[in-house]
Amino acid sequence: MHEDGGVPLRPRERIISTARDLFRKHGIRGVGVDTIAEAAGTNKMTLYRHFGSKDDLIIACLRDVASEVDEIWIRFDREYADDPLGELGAWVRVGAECVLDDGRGCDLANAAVELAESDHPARHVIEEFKRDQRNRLTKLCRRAGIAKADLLADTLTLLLEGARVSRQSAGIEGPSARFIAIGEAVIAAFAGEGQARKHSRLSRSTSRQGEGAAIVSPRGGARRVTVEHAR
Amino acid sequence: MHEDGGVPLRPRERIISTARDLFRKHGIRGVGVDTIAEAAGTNKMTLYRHFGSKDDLIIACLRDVASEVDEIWIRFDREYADDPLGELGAWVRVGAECVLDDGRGCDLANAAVELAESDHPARHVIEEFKRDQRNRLTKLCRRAGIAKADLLADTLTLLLEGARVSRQSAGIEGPSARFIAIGEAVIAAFAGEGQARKHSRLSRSTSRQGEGAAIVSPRGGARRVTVEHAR
DNA sequence: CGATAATGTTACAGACCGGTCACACCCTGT
DNA sequence: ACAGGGTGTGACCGGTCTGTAACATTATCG
Repeated sequence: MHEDGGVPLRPRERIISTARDLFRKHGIRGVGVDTIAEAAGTNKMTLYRHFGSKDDLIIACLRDVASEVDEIWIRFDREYADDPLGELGAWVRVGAECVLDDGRGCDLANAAVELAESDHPARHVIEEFKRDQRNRLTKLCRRAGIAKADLLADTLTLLLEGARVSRQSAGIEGPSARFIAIGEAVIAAFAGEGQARKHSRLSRSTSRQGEGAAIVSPRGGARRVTVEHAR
Repeated sequence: MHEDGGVPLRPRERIISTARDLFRKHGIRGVGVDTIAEAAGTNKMTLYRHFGSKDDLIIACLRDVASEVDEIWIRFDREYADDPLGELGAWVRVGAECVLDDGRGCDLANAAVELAESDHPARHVIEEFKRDQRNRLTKLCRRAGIAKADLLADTLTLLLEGARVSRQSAGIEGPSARFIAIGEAVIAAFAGEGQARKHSRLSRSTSRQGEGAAIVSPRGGARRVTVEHAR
């Protein structure tokens, strides 16, 4: 710790990194500034010289998380520039990694749970982040030629958000374990429905889903499904 | 407050009820026992005579929530005894009500986020509750003749859990607003897939989904959808 | 009524919290 | 060598937290 590739980090970076770690492990309200400063190899005074208050530090941490997620998006948009359906699959897989990871969900969502006060300054960061994620995912779905792009984006968002929170309360063997299979099945269903289907390269998916996907036939290949509408 | 149908509640019940309310509003760590006692019209000493510690009170509150949910299940299982698909639809609608409500998600899930310590005594209650919910929903799906009952149950679980947590971070206009439409579409897709389909009475649904559902045709009636499997 | 249990009141302990002050230190650039 | 900015140290403030002690008061019920 306290350095990044041999280059020793300055107090500010160390504090943010340490705070993110401790907030994640023990919850924002479960760790004090003194503990953070000490764990970061510095002291409370220096912490308060960089961040005027604990709330400021919280906000800085959340922004830090958000910017890391943004970088992933930028990298993905470049790597899958001409394969939006492949990018959608990658989104599911990286989401699944987040679900596993250390089992402590999304830092931003957790912060929203913990900082219940509706006027807490950190809520701006959280809401802006979630709005941004939604827009990005919707645009990706649109680029992938999905007819109901916004509906697929919201479905995937709910599934991932649910997987990450369920992982915390229902354990690693709980419903969140099926996230990949469910996510890929939903994408396939939406991609198959519209008349669009420009690039149907989802087959590039490296998914090892031993688990049969919902609507999708477990034996592979195309298949027809009859659905009755409820009204 | 402090009474239930004219019958004045005893301190113990008042404390639990008040604590549930305040925990929900401000988070478990965001409210102290003194505040709870006073808001319940009693004092800290009486609180500690009924609950040996704050953790004990937390556990009692979570059990109280869990037992209320159980009662809903029991009522539903009776009301929809011969219409499991209808019960599934009702499950979605009551879930949507929970999403709206006050926008503070599931108390049990929130507690899991806030009480990060893996050995916290309340975690037993949370995990048992979530396991129970999963089993109940899976059994209901099976009774409804769904082929992949457990997969539908987990999908719906993730969607609801996601909707409730997303509501807190992305607001009421966020992805959670589509929960009903998505949930009903998923149920329809799963119900349509299997060869079973004993009672296809989902049409009883009172859904006013102005929003077109994913796989389901917006114009109603039966419709065919071709799905390609990804592998 | 009288005994007993449940509840209310006040004060306090001990720990921890976020945040500040004054001052010493050290490193860097000139 | 010097100056100045970033940093470390320890003490401290006022507040809040969980939890307890001792005692007064009120309900309950035979």
